[in-house]
Formats: sequence, C-alpha cells, structure tokens
Amino acid sequence: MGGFDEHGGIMRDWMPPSSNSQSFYAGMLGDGAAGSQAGPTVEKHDNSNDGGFTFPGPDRQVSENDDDGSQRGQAVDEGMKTGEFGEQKAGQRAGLVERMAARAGHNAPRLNTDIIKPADGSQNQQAQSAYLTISPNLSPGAFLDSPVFLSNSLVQPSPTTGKFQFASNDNSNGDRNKDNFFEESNNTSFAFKPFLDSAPLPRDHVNPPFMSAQSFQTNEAVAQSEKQVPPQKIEPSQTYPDFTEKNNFSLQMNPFQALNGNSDRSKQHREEHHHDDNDAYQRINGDSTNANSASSEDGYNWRKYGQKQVKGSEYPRSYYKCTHANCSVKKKVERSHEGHITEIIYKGAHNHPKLAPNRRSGIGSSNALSDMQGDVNEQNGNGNGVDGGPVWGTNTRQGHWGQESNFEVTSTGMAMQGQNGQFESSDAVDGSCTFSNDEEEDDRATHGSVSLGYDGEGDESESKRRKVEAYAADVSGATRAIREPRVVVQTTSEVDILDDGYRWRKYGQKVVKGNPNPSQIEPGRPGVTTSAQAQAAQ
DNA sequence: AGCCTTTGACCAGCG
DNA sequence: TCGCTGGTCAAAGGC
Repeated sequence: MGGFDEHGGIMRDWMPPSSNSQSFYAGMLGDGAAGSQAGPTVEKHDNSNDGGFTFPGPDRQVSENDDDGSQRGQAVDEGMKTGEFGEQKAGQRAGLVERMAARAGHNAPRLNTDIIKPADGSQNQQAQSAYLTISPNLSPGAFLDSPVFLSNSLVQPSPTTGKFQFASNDNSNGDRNKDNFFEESNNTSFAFKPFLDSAPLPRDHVNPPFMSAQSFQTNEAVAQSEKQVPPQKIEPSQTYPDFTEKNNFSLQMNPFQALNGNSDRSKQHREEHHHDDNDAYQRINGDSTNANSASSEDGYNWRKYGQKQVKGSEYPRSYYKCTHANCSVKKKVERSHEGHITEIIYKGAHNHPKLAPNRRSGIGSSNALSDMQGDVNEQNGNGNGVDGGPVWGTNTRQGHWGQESNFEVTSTGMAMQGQNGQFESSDAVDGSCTFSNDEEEDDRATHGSVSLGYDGEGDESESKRRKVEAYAADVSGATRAIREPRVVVQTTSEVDILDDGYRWRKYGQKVVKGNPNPSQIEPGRPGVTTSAQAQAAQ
C-alpha cells in the first residue's frame, strides 16, 4: 500500500478545499485511474484501496463536520476506489466546488487542466503514473495558477520556495485547525494569501523560471529530465506515507511528514520504493535546458565536494554542499557532457536565507539548475535556522514553521519533511519531486517529541529521534496547514552537537597560512573558517 | 591569499 | 566475509 496512499497524502496537501483538485490531479496524471495503476505506485494505490484505504482528504475531513462534507467525502472515496478521477466524477465535483464556494465564500477559479495535460494524449500512462509529467512546453509555474496550489500556498509557503511564510505562529490553533482545517480554509483561508502575506519577495522568487516556478522535496523531489526535451517529471510518490484512517492527523500532516513517514506503512512503502531514493532526496529531473534557462542560480552558494560516475548513470554525478554556515543542504547534480543538467537531487533544507544576488558566488556549475531553494529564514523572518528554530514542518502547520528541520523541499507542492530542518525553497526545485528521509523520519514519528535540532548524518540515532519527534509533533495537533504547492525534500543533516549547544558539521580542514593550527571548516561555527563566512566578510 | 574544483582514496551500507 | 556501489574526504592545484 502505499504508493497511492502517499499520493493521497500529497494530494491532501495540495488539494484545496475544493474538490477541483482531483480534476487537477487527474489532468496531471492523465487518466487518474490508469495512471495510478501503472508502476509500483499504482499498485500500492490499488492495494490501499483494497485494504480499506480511505482517502482522508479535505473532503473527508469536512465530512466529519457536516453532512455535506460527508457526501463529499464519499464521493471522493468512491472516486478513489474506482479510480475515476476524471471526467466521470467531474460533474459531481463541479457541483461540490460550487457548493463549497457558496458555503465558504471561496470562489477559486477552476483549474484549467488542459494546459497541464500532456500534449500527447497517447503518452504512456505508465510513465505518467510514476511521475507527474509536465509537457516540455509547459512551465511548472503554470501550476501556480492552479487553485490547488494556491490553496496550499494559503496555508503556508514553504521555505523551499522562498515563499514560505512563517506566519503567525499561531500555534494555539493547532488543534482546531486540525479538525477544521479545510473548512476554515474555505471560510477564511482560502485566500491565496500566502504569497501576499509573506514578505515581499523578488518576483523571480515568486515565480521563478522553470523549477522555481514550480516546478516541483523529497526529500526529496525528483524530476528527471530526459536528455532531449523531455517532459519534466515529478515523482512525488517516492516516499509518501500512507494515510489511513488511523492517521487522522494526516490531514495536518504535511507532505514532509508523510514523507518522513511516521507510520509503519509509510515505512513499508518507502522500503518498497527503496529503489530510488530512500534517502529522501529530491530529484529534479527536467530538461536540462530548461533548468539552465530557468535559473542559473538558486540563490545559494554551493561547493562541489565530489564527483563520481555512478553506475547506471550516463553522466557523472557531482556532489555539492551549500556553503552557508551551518547549512547542510546538499545536492547531487548529473550533467551531460554538453553541460545540461539531467538530474538534480536535493537533500536537506536550507536554514538560511538566500544570498543577495550580488553576494552569490558565480558558481555556475553548481547552480545550474538550482534553482529554487528558498530560504526559510528569509521568509519567516524568524531567522530560524536550524539553530533558531527550525522550520520544519512548518509547511503544513499553520502558523508554525519550524519545528523540525531537515527537510528538503523541492518543488511543487509536495512538501516533504526534512529533518533538521527547514524547507528548502521550493524555488530550487520546482518541478521536481520529493523524497523524504526515510528512516529518520519514521523514527521520529515514534519518538514523540519535537526536536529542533539539526541532525547530523552521522548521528543516525539523533536523526531518527528527530523524525519521530517531528512526527509526534504533527500528530500532536499541530495543524498541518496546507502546504504550498511545492516539493519538499527531506534532508538529513549532518551535524554534530558541540559544546556550544549547536550542531555543527565539519566538512573540511585545512592549514591556513600563518596559522599553524588547521582551520576547521565548519559552517557558521565561531572561530572556524567557512567559505560562506569568508564571502560575507568580503 | 583564499576559495573552489578536481580527483583518487576511503568509508559505510547492502546483498 | 567479500565485493559492489554510492557518498564523502581531503590533498593538490587552479583561479
């Protein structure tokens, strides 16, 4: 089970109160049912249904509160079970939308799924099932116009995207939101305010090219670009958790949580999908050309620390680390000989704001696609980084960012949980997919407490603990708000806890001229040298 | 002078 | 236990 459950989880996040989202999804997937049936994901989907999977989406949540909602919920469930996402239910959904709009006063424009449908109707459905395929000519940003994404945005922009809004910090509403989240959304929230509310961002931030645009953690989000004008694929499902009735909290759960997996099922699912990125990486596959054009810079500085030819990959994979102090975000980039990026995988979430354009190093190599990562702090204004207060989960939690860290946010709308962290700005990963950390997240779920610390990769137990914590936090009632349509990737932090109370990751050591003592290159650590610091000093 | 990239070696996880 | 593979380290060199 799992595959689809996970999707379901994501969908919930993405989905606006309106049932339109399903249409949207169906459009994206082509034939929702067919798409879901192909590939592992599909199988899971089916299984989940068989297993009594109930798609506790927004509709269902609402149903708990009112009769109409109940009907809606049933409709949704039926749709899910039968796999009839598309036209068959279109009429009914439309009705729901109207009713909801009337009731809630929300009147979001209907998503035009035509624009996002693959131009070629004959597309391999199987392929679609595995990925969200975006037509080569279609910018992921187009999705931003979708009510679905907007609604998500409403809830909270993800740090990843840079749209992240650490809003109001109104934690007190957690429980209430949990129960009524969608409903409230209808009533008040569904205002697409996330962007508006959030601190003013550069336009490119809001609607960055290609990936940024949304492209769309996970985690790890994955977009694979095919070497030739390939459609961007989003593979959100990789680590999505399964949602079951048991998981009522799932509603509040953001994709991150889902990704992280709190439940055994989610874990199982992850295991099933182990093939790809268990790690919770986000892969962005996209047309390299687009990627490049989209954003040569993602707003962060990266240091390449390795390159290797990976088996099965046509091109060598380069490993990059964010040079910002105490930021453990990494990314793997596969680049064709022509210099086109064929794949980018993000891991981790930035815990710092993007650099000002003039401060960015012109490291084209690393930035090529990059894209999109936004910064948590930048958005929330809290400056919470790992240290200050991570942002985790925040995506989904209304008013709360930052409870956990370590996520990677990648693109579109799928938010995933990272560990330590924060969300990467989605900008970076637009159009990508997400993966979540797997085990760590799961562990966290079991742990039950919320930890803000940064995990170190090395500190596995720690990271696991955090996952659990994060999960617990979610369950505890934090309201997982609506996520903005972005992909989140999970991150694993690689940090050690030092005597200063912070976690630091040592990533290098070098003897500096004039200083007999090796310089410990630890981002942000006082007394240590970091490239970021050096740049800042300059 | 210092940062960044390159690249071979090393390490850890997995089967 | 061994080999494979992915990921990271870190010395060396370039910019």
